[in-house]
Amino acid sequence: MGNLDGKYNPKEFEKELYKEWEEKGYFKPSMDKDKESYCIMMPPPNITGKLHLGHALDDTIQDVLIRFKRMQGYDCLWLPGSDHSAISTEMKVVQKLKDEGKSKEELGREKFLEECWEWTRKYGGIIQEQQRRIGCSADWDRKRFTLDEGMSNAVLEQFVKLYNKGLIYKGTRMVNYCPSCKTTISDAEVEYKEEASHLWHIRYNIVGEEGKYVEVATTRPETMLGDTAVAVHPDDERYKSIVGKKCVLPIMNKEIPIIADEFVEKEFGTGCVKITPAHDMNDYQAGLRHNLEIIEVFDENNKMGDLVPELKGMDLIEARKEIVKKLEELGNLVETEDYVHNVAKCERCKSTIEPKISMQWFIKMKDLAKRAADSVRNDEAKFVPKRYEKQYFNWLDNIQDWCISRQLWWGHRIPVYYCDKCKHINVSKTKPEKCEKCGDTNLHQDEDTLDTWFSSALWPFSTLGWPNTENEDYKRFYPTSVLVTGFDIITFWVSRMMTQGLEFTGVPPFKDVLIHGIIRDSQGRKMSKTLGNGVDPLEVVEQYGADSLRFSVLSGTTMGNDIKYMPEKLEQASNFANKIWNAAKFIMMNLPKEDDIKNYKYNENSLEIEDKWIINKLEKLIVDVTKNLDNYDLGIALDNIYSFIRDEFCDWYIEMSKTRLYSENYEEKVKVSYVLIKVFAKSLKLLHPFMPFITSKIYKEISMYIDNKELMISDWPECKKEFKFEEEEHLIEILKEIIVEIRNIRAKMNVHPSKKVKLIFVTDKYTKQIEASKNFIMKLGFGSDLVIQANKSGIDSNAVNIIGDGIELYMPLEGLVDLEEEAKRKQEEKKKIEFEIARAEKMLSNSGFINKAPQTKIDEEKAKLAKYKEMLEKFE
RNA sequence: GGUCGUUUAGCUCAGCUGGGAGAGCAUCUGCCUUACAAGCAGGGGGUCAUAGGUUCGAACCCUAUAACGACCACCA
Repeated sequence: MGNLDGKYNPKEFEKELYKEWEEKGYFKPSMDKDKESYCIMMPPPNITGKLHLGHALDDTIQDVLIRFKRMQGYDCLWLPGSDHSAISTEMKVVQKLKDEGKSKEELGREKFLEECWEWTRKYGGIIQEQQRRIGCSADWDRKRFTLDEGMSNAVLEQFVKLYNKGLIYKGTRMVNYCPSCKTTISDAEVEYKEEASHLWHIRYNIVGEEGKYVEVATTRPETMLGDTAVAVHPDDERYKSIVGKKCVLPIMNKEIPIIADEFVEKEFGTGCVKITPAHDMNDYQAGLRHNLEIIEVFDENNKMGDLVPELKGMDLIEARKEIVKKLEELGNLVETEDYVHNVAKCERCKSTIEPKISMQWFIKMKDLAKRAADSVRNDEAKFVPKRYEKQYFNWLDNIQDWCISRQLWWGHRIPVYYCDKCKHINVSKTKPEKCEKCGDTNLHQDEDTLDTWFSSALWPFSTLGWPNTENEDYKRFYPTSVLVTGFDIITFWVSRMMTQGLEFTGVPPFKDVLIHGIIRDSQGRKMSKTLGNGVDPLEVVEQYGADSLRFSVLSGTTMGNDIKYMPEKLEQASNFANKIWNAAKFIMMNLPKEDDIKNYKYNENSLEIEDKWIINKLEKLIVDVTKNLDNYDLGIALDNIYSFIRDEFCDWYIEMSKTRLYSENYEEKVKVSYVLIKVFAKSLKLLHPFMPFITSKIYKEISMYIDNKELMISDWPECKKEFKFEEEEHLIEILKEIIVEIRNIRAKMNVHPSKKVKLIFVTDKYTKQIEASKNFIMKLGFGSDLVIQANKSGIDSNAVNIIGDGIELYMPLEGLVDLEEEAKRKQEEKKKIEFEIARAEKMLSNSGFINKAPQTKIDEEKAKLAKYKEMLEKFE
């Protein structure tokens, strides 16, 4: 037994085992042509991140799938990597420079990028080390980074192709601008926060009608300088008469039209809204509809522009105060109402987002999105659980063009070169020598970089060498098998991979999309830095071991649902691991000579009923676990194995095996050891994807009896279609109950376990099963005498008598079914169903019935027929 | 406002296409039994959110309601 001495202590072997796996190259695909391929692309974590529980969950799920498929004989690739995460990395580096008293502008673009690379080299690899600690069997040699050469090439290729196809365009749009990050951000990066503010009611006098005015309500009086209209709802009776007239914009003293537009809500505020197309999304849209002038109030630094000279250069807050003051002086301020509203905030830096009009690069999404949605509608790719498809469709069906330019430096620079002379836009992967239009050699590149998700969208194939589609990896592993990720990025990652994958490779980049929930703390809150409720997976590994961590995030969970993090689960997991450890120790301790087991000729006829029972249970377990893994029901699969090993194998089978193991009969000892080893080995195989370390460690000690292989690369147990020992299984289940009953009676009557029990089965049936049970019960030391007695009237079938130094028990055998009778009963039931089917079919083929009966009746009959047919199928 | 989800034991949650109400933890009782006290054996504990409906039969299907949560849109 050697290596299994002492207590279960994962620290002693986890790191070592991992190193061994990696060195032996077990994580790498064999590229064996005879094997079917299976591939998962690891969602690339941000280089700025540390491994948190969410990653641990995501990675564990993937690792379970990869290990399972690898054992099943697939040629598996799990490709890891990391994402350059433009905004968050740039922010970190800017912060670092700030701490050193420098700024990115001072440094200049090139130096700044060097700093970023330096940062990446320093911190970018940490997370991979952490993934190794939790056992991820990814092929680290194929690791990719979204900014590395190959991936950058893919990004440029993608941009140029999309541009040439007319799918990328430059345009003026209203975008979210973060004044602090100084870049455009996507809608997905905006979060809304409630803020207390005011609603200012302002009077705009109507031109030519002395004393008449409209009253608008606004939360942003400082933008009024850029108003180009006032809008009311077309059906609003109050204002019908003034639509088409003009009013005077206070302070600016400018006449602006009063227009009618359906987007105005009659009930809100005064029902009149000022239109400032330059500084509000809705107003911008309304402005387009009504051909309004766009007047920007702020300059490029987000200070007041020169519309009103004395306000120039003020920031928003100051300007707001000044304008409110002015309005008050002019008598145009009607009311200041307290008001709480949602304000758009930057997800990263929390500063208030300013909607801004600017020139940006966009991708036309409508057609791409339709294709991506159709692909899922046609089942070319499917979501698990299916309900997330709705979220996906909802996004794609209401898609807006995708703004891909960012005013950042860290990222893929847009491959657009403007001609200084003729302003022509040259789009090319490398800088052209001269303008393709006028031939001038003075070209300058667009300053902006691409949205991080632009490169992430290519992840499933750029990692495999695309655009070179002739390389082995791409040919073998694309499209990938499954994408595992959280529901929070279905919209901006999954949907974009689908659109780009379909556009560039013609197929969906993965067959299945497995969506899991997020891990919350024990109070159900999201884990976050600000709350300080995060759990460091590495600390957990340090304390409980990686296997326990993996167990704790998967056991009792369902795909797509959130998981509450319960530290108690770690106790459960490590207790379970300890149990397995001790079971292994016990088995090894009592083993007969090695060769005797190896040479044992397996003969199922010579097995005892309890052997047959555990074998039957095991065969069923194999089928269940395999099926559940195939359906991505990882939590259920794990719990299947857990209860088999703990409740059936350890608590019952090992206990039952003891009398034979300790007996003088050597042949019996070999036989039971053989079964112990075989059953144990197979359950370790089933458990391996979930708890790779302890299972491998133990398997090393017993593999000589099985296949002489390392567990990681051994074969998944074969799924049997038929179970041979159903009868024995059923019998043992009943005997287990009887034994429990005997224990209870003994305890109740205070009879010491060493005292003998005379057991009398009271039954009016005498079947061969009872004969078999006799040996079994005797073996467990419960009955010194076992008597089978017909159920004569007058005998209390539950009687308990004290006799001599022991007790005499009469046990009813109610659970024991006569198999012949059972079969007969089943036959009759089947006949009944068949009769019902025949009846329904006759009804439905009767033209009289079909023509005269109401449709509901007919449908009812049809439903019944279907139901019975289904029952019949189930029956068989 | 739109979409979706959740509601099952004291706690955290399973329960796959309708037929037995379950697990872990907690609690109580009895055990240091030669693999394991990180253990063993047993017990208690549930109107499956509520109200209707479909069905021979509902935690599961349908309708409505309530509470909580998520996402999307919007909030002048």
